[in-house]
Amino acid sequence: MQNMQPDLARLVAETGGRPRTATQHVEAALREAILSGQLAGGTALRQEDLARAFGVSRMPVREALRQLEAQALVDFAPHKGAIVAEISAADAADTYAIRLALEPACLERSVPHLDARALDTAADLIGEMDSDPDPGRLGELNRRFHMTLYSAAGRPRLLALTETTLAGFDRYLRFHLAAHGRAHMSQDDHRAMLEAARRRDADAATRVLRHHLQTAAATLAAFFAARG
Amino acid sequence: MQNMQPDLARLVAETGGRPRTATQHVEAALREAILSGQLAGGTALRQEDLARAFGVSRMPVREALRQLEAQALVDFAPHKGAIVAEISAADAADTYAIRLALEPACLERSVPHLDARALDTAADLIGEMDSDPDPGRLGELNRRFHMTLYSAAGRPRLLALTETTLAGFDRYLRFHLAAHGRAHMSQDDHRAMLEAARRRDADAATRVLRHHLQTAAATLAAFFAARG
DNA sequence: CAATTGATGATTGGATCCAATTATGACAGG
DNA sequence: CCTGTCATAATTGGATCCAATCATCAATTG
Repeated sequence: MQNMQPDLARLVAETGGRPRTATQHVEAALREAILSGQLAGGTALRQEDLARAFGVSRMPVREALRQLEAQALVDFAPHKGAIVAEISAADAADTYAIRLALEPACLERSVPHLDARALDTAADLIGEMDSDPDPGRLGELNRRFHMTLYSAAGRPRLLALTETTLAGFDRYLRFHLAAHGRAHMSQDDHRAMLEAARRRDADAATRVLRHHLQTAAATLAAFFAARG
Repeated sequence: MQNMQPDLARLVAETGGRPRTATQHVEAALREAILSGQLAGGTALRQEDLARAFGVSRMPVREALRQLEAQALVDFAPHKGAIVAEISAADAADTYAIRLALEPACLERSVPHLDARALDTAADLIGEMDSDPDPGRLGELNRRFHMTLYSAAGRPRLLALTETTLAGFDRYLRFHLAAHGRAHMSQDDHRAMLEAARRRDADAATRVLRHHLQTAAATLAAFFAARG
């Protein structure tokens, strides 16, 4: 394995690393379907149906559903089955409270150690968010932008928690954008955070981030209040 | 079910709710074994052995291990199996970083809404921590004390995240106490937090909490540095 | 007629079996 | 003597089957 051909290395990279196990495949597909809204909140997830749809047995489906429950994307009840977690004003507020607790901590620890490569990646992601016409990709780009800014925090578990929270937030971002358009992506905040990070000004960056999250939370809460 | 007898209600409460499923039983038992140190970090968890030990098949064991992986108590590798997550200085710092992010947010939101019952429960728990001779129970009491103070935060997912993080912290608390004795429980901090909560002074309470966590993190880091 | 009970069908939890992957160790070659 | 290779055993991932639980609805009874 020491002299892996470039071709082979690229092939492996393209296939997403290594041949995934059936459970991982089902989990990833279901997560994507839930976050994209293809599976609406409240949908009952019958193990048999999913197994047929994926061409596997019920077992990998069961394990995938358990994993998704741990990510708060499905609600599980013994002997009753799984349903897609509902989105609600209360859950949105909960998600923002978690983000507001975790992300400033990530950013504060990361800013002093960010290298030029990460900063450039973040800048590219801002550009992609401006130019990508697919609103469905904005969630992924937004998540990658934030995680790039946090990537040098050096706290793997803290970052993992933040990433799953951000992933679960995708549904609300789509909601938000569908109602208000991409103007509410707050690209100004993103640019301000990046500039503060370039200046190694962690305090300014976290101030912008807090404001960014609080404003978004308030906007989303008002949206829910208006049309429940 | 509308006119349930008080006797029946008490009986149900005593039996701990409902008969748990095998997966839940195995998960709870393994978690307790890991947190108490009976299963040391790095221990390989063979599904077959565990299944025999619990008198069940490998399947509930598999699901329990997946659940524990989501709680960062075991490390899982496809086709390789599960091992008990190692404790380390880096992981301790990670855990404290998460606590320091989540818990002040919980406390700040909870203090304004705490009722007398919760405050009395918290006071009782401080007393129990002073008098209980079993050091193994201090982790549980400490966790319950903190969660009681956060219980009125009204953010179920934030609280759930905090509780699992606190649970995972039990191993480090035992470590800590074994080395330094119960003097380092920082009961003074606990009392100060409770008093601030009684005064509805959320700022003071969170200040004490932050100091409490930062001091404990520093002490534990020094301990790890001294004897690896 | 409402409410409870009992039977039936649908669905999940658990056990057992088979396949795929990884670890172990013997052995040939340099 | 060390290294790499190949065969074998141990272990996990997945499929299939059975048991337990829950939902649905008709029937009975007050």
